[in-house]
Amino acid sequence: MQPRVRFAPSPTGNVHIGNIRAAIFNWLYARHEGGKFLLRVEDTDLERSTPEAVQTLLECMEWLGLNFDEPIVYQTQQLNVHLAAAEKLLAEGKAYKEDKGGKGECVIFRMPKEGTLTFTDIVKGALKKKAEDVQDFVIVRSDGSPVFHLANVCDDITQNITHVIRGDDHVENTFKHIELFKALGATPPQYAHLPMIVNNMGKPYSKRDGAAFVGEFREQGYLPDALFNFLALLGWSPGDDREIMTRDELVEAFTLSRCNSAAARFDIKKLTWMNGEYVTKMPRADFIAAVAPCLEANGLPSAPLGCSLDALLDQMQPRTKKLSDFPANCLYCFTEDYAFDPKGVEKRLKPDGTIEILQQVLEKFKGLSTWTQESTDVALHELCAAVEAGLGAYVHPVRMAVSGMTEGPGLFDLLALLGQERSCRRIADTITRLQDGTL
RNA sequence: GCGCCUAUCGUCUAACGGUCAGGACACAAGGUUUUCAUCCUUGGAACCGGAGUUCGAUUCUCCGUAGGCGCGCCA
Repeated sequence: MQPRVRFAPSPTGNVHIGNIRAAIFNWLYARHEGGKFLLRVEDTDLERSTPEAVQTLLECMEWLGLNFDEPIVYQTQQLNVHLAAAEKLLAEGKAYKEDKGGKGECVIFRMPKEGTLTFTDIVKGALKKKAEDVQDFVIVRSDGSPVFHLANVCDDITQNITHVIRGDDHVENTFKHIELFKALGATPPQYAHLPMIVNNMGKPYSKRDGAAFVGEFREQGYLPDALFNFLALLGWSPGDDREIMTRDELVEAFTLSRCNSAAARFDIKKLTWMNGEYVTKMPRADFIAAVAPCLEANGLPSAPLGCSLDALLDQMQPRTKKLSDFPANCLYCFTEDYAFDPKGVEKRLKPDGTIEILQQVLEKFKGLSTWTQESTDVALHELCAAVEAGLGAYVHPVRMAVSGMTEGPGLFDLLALLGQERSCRRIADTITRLQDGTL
């Protein structure tokens, strides 16, 4: 039988990293098996389930490439099915009505009272529980609304779900759900319970621990492929030493049986490393498209001051870990309004003799008839040789003078990007500011 | 409290009972580079504890310890 799996989130306006990880595993399983990946929106919480929240959810899924195969099922639209199921259970004596706590009569599902409840979880193996340890539970509230357990199971039945892949905070519920499936005359699906994602304290990963929602990773300049790849490796591995894997490779390699069952800590540093790997390998056109919103968000022009964007990106793309870091890392290429790194000023511009060095360089640079990476390179080497100084004594102050930073592209690449006029002007300005004491 | 689950370097993980316990991130030290990033080399770093089964346990069983989850007219 063709596997049918589903992602069944509540639309709350944010998609948690743990949830989307479950979605990824469902998607990967469906694609690997050639099955169907379905989306069900569990929107029974009417206050939080707004159209905007659903929209956010859909955007996150699209961003990550989690395409689904059938029309979305909205749980609220299944209300009649849920209630009919409850009536059926009532009629067959598998559920009963009771007034628990004086709130009016609710419908309660009858669980087996003796024996052992068992099921085999694809990742956790054989699980069992004494029937006496699982209580009867409410399936329809006294206000007539169905409870999660009933709605969830009914929807899985109507959607013909064959495999339920979800967080292992649901293992205990599974004993209840299986009985519901059986009582409703349906065959329970296979279950695969995924380990939770936890923070560096070993506690469930929450908003307090940093970026916790898909949208936040997106805003911070993480690439969807990188986040997808990273999340796929949390609680699963291909079994060999591969880590950077394409979508196709992941689909090809994915099996539920290779999921492990211990909680996984979320290590943002490794994600950032992986993101850098993806950024570096990104096609230039994609990188440009991805970086454009970052520039705009910082109020910067879409092209650098004195050179082509492409020339700048030749230098910057390999140095970019997160897209959101890009503007700050080469601010000086987009505006004259950039700050000088205080530590760099102390170390590279304050030492005695720096002004003289910059003056020498300025004279030399002004006189260059051609301005290329090679010509500035030659010029500076000549200067150093003439005064028997190390290249570093000249390179570092000049870098600070033209960029305000201690890091970045090689100095001669940097000078070529900025151009002769701008480079010389910045060096002159820096000399002035050093003389004024305004730096 | 009761029940269930989990346990390999700091982190993510690999290892059909027999391996010098492997890889990656992070970290450290070198090399390359004018800086940063890249790249290369090297290094430190783990089987939670105790019994048992076995010729042999990281691996199987039990106990302990620790952590997580569940025990709602929440989902």
